[in-house]
Amino acid sequence: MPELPEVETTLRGISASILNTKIIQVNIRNPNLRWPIPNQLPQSLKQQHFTRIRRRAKYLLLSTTYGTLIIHLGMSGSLRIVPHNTPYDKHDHFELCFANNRALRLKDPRRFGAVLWTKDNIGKHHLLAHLGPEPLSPEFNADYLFQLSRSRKVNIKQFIMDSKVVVGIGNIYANEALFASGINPKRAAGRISRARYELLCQNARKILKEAIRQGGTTLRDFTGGDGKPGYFKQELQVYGRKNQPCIQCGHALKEIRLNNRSTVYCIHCQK
DNA sequence: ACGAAGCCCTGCAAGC
DNA sequence: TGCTTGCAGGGCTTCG
Repeated sequence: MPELPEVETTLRGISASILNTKIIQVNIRNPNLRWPIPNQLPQSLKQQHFTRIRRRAKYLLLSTTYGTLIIHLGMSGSLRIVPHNTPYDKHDHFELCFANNRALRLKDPRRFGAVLWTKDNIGKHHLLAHLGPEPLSPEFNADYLFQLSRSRKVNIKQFIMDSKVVVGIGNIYANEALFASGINPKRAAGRISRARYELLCQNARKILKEAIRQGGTTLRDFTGGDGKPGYFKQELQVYGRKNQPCIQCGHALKEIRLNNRSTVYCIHCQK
């Protein structure tokens, strides 16, 4: 389940193999992702090459001279670099073959992911136009969160998982950042002090950076573009640790459902 | 404007 | 053993 560190790890894993290398074949094996893969994609990409590959939120943006390929991994998606003619897995839905005998493959069992194409300025694309700041950018800071949250009644966990507030903080890292900051996930966003937002910003940044450094969190079968697993899972303090002792105080961690998302926290340490 | 709920989908695990 | 059920959850979309 890719969150920002997993997407960043994927970006780093695939870039060197495909940047500035000619695309010689585009294979759409199953176009039925979240939105259909555009059927004119092969003619848009064939004989072209990616001049720039970057990430915005959890979207991977692969640009040619003429437009940008937008890839989202959804819940279960992964990208891998494989040699040409590697046998397909059941859920390999999309493939770009390059002149260097490498192929970029999208595997996505649940098909929540997306592969789209745009010729427009990427910042104006409807999926990206209204996104909040990147959590690792200076725009994501205590003043920003404090101002934005005034009079908001929504709970803090949902608030920081809202991509209009800040991008890239999914369920796992929301749980972790709130634990590290001693904030109860149920607390209304509008009733948190500036000082506590400062703590939350610092912790969110620290946790995301560390997860990126370790290659993301491997749950089930996530692997980076090089096929190596992430190692962050062993660092998780609350997520997936229901009923286990709190690392701070030893109290059994509690699991609740908040906005239909699994939420694990310590009632003793998080107020 | 805000907040809550619905929906897309398959694999896996728990329960009967 | 084999079935059913529930959960995983990103994020757009719809409804109140």
